[in-house]
Amino acid sequence: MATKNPLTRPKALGRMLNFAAGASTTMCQDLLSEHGLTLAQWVILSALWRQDGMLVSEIADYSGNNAPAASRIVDRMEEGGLVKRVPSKEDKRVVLVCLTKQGQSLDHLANFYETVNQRLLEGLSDEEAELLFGLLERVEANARARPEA
Amino acid sequence: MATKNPLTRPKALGRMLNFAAGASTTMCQDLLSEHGLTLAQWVILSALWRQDGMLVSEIADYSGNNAPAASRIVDRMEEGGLVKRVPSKEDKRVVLVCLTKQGQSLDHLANFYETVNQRLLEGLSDEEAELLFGLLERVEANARARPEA
DNA sequence: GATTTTTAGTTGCCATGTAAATATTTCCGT
DNA sequence: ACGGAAATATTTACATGGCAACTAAAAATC
Repeated sequence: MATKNPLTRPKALGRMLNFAAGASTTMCQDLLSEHGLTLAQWVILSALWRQDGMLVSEIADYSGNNAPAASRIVDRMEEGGLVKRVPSKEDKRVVLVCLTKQGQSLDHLANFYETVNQRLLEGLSDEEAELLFGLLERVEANARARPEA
Repeated sequence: MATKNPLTRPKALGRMLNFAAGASTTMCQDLLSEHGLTLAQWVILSALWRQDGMLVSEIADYSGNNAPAASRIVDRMEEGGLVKRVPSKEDKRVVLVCLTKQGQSLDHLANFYETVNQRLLEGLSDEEAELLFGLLERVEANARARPEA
């Protein structure tokens, strides 16, 4: 079967955002898999490299996940020997997620996002890049706004 | 424990794309859940409302999923009575995904993406919106470009 | 015409995202 | 100090997304 002419796509911003984000994520996964990391793990490590010992809830906020998702990613990182959970003495509800030696040893990947930015923004002027960041922030704020109706 | 001052986030485009796309998706899911649809299901329905009887591979391309993911979404839509699989007579490998009466009956949601666009683009001028679409296309193309190295 | 290659679709496995329920601990109003 | 409310983390259940492997069927090659 040859290709029927495929359906043209409506100009849906949500779709375009998801396609761009998905392509960006795939690119990151490809680059990080050489180091045995997933993107979700790198994001958490990138936070810990700057501030070791974070709450799961802080990790969730930082990484944009909800707490259960963050907890399970930490599970796998713990299994992989990247981090360890340290129960807090002051607040017994709290668990501090801390880097292991192995997790620390990967901190040369801390500027990985700059590599990604360069690739994604190739061919865009600095002004266009700034504009894009600003527009994305406004769109995200619109998406999170509760309908007043 | 009060809030330590949270980590400032680097200006990572990939992160920003994922946050914006995630917020947009969540908004869509909220709106669609009233109709018993998920966003992935709506995307497929929106294609079928325009061209009933599509291959799973065509649906995968249109929706931006890989074939296995598309197949399983169709599974759930079939369980939910939205579509049915019709084996092709000409090519016995092929399955045509067709709307049921129930799937057809939801076609008043065909312009749902326009509602979403309006919300996401609130406060943006037409020029800014056009600019955003163009920039996103260029970023996505960059993300999909194979490194020549 | 038989064998190999390609194509379409599905299934299995694993990681992730969301929601709801739970346990534990702390906070706060009284 | 006491009791209810809030915070923290986890577990479970389910839907989704990506990749690899698999089956069946068609196409291509010899």
